[in-house]
Amino acid sequence: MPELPEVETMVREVRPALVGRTIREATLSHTDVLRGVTGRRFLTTLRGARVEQVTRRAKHAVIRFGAHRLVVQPGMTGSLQTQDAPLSTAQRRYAVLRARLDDGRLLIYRDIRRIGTLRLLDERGWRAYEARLGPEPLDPSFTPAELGVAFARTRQAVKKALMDQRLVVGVGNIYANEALYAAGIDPSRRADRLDDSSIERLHAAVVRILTAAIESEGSTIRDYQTGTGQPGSFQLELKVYDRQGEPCRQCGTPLAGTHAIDARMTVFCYRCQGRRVGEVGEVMK
DNA sequence: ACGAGGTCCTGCGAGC
DNA sequence: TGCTCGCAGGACCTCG
Repeated sequence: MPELPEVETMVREVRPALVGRTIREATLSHTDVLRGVTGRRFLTTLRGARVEQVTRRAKHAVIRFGAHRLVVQPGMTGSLQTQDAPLSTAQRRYAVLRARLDDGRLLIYRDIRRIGTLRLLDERGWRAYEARLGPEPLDPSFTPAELGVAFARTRQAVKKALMDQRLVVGVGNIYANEALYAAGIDPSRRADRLDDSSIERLHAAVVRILTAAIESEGSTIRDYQTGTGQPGSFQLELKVYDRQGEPCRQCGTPLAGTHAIDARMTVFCYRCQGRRVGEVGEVMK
């Protein structure tokens, strides 16, 4: 599931193939991924557009051309890729957006479950959209103090707060689990009640893990592919995600799994993360 | 204002 | 073996 490292990876990989290129032709297999724009207007705007910039903001890939930005939010199974060769039948099946470039290459947005979204925003729309997003965790200006201020705004469990894109962007379920484990923090603790030392550890863990995951081109659990269609490799370094019931790599205690926080799978170690039994809902093995 | 829970969408694995 | 069912979940929405 593309979080910050996965989106950063695909953006870095498609950028060289896209910048300076003009889109000659574009087609959509489904329009249910579009938000705030009709298929007709979306395709009309893309045709003839010259790509000026390809960047990442939060978990979005942002392709800028002239007055517009194509904002790609890959959701669970989306990825942005460029292709030299014609698409195989299997590739074609999930290629939601196909855009032919002026050098003959193909830009595709591939998405199996289509939880992902495509937006076409003008300058004003983009400013409004971006205003709702929190700070970038890998920006040098992102400090433990800033994280603390963000956390003070919510009474939610720290895991949910960490995934709240208004407080800090880019962290989804995988890296929230990993960062909390690395920092030794109980995921169910209220974000606004963490002490300074915990916030510092969590801040450091988020930065370190996201950076390492980018170096490994992201985590491929099931569907994620990089901008060249390859899997990432950070899944090999995950300590807790998808490991419920398996031994903690630090102390050997079987890792616990629960859906008690925000109905999403939380995996943690009772011993290393100091969880108080029964504080939040039922815990599964 | 905040939090809980439903919704989208498809593939896959568990269970019968 | 073949089917059904529930789960995976990021962001957004409605309801209480």
